Amino acid sequence: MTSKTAPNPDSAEAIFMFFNEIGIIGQLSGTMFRRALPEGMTMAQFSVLNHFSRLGGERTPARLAAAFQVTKGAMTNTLQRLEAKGYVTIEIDKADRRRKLVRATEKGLGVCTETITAFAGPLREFGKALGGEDIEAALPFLQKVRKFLDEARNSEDFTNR
Amino acid sequence: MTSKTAPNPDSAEAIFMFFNEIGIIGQLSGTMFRRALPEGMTMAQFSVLNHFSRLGGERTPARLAAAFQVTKGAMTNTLQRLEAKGYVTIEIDKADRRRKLVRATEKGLGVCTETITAFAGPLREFGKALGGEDIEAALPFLQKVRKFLDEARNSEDFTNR
DNA sequence: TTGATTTGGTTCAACGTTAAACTATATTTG
DNA sequence: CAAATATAGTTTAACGTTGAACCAAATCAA
Repeated sequence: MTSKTAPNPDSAEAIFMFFNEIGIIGQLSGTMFRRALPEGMTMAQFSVLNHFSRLGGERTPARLAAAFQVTKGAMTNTLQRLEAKGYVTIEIDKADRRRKLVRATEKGLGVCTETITAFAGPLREFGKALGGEDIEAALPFLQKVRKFLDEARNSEDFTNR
Repeated sequence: MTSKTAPNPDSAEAIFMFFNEIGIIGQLSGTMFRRALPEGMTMAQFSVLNHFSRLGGERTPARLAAAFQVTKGAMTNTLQRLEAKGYVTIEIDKADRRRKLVRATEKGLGVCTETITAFAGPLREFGKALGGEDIEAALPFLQKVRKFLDEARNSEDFTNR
C-alpha cells in the first residue's frame, strides 16, 4: 500500500503523470522508430502493411481506421500514399459500391519484411536495457487501459471514424 | 517465468506490442484530453503553463524544449502562441543575449488552474475504471522506459533540441 | 416507390511536429 | 586579437492528424 487504500482522493496526480509518461514515451519511441524506417516509409504506412502481413486477407478503409484508432481522413491519406508506391491495391467492392477493398501487394509485403528487419536491432537493444520480462509484465495493464479508452470513445456517438 | 529466462529470442514481438500499445494510448488519451481543454488551449501549451505552475521561476526556451522532449522549433511555436495570448512573457536575457527568459503571467497561471479543474472529472473516471493502484504500480517502469529512451537519444550527438 | 437516414469514403483547413537551414551571440583556440 | 566553433533561437517545408463539410451508395420507413 502507498498511503490510502481505494479510490485515492488525489490519485488524479498519479493518473496525470501516468498519461504524461505514456505521451513522452510515445513521442520518443515514435521518433526512434521513424529513424530506423526505410526511406519514405512511415509508421502509419508500416502499421497497415504489418497488419496485412500478420493477418492476411483484405480490409475496408473504415475497418483499418478503426483498427488503428485514426480518423477516416487519416486513413484515406495513408492508403493513397501506399497505393501510389504500389504497396497496396484498392478496388471498389462490387457487392457494396460505397466500400473499397484494400489488399497488400507482394512488393508491399516485401518492404514490410525489410522494415521489420530494420527494427530488429533497436528492439533487441530495448529488450536488453529494459528487461523483456518487465515489458511482457506491463502489457496486460496497458491493453486494459487501451481498451477502456477505446470503449469510452465509442460510447460517444461518433460516426466520423 | 513465461517460457525462456533471460533475453528471450523473439521478445522483439512483445516489445513491439508494448510500444504499439503505448502509441495508441498516447493518441487516444491525447484526443480525450484535448476535448476537455478550454477553448484555444492546447496540450503543448498547457504542459508549459503547468510546468511553471508546479515549479515556478523562469526558463529558457531550450530548457523547456528539453524538458518536454520536443524540438526547439516546436517550442518556439508553442511559446509564441502562449505569448500572443498573454499567458507568458518572453524577454531577452541581458547576461547572455542569445538566450530568452520565459515566465508565466498571472493570467497564464489562472488558465492553467482552470484547465486542471476541467481535467479533474475525466481523471477521476480513469482512476475509477482502471484502478488508481494499478496506475501507480505501473509508473516506475514507465519512468524507467522514458529515461532509457531519453538517454539513448542524448547519446547521439544532437544539437538541434 | 419515394423520401429520409445511415454508412463509406474523400476533401480541406488548421494545427503540431520534425528536420534542416539560417541568423545572431558567446566561447574557444591559435 | 582574430578565426573557428559552439550555442540559442527562428524559420520553413513536409508530413500526419483532427474535425468538419461533403458526396455517393445503401438501407429504412411511410
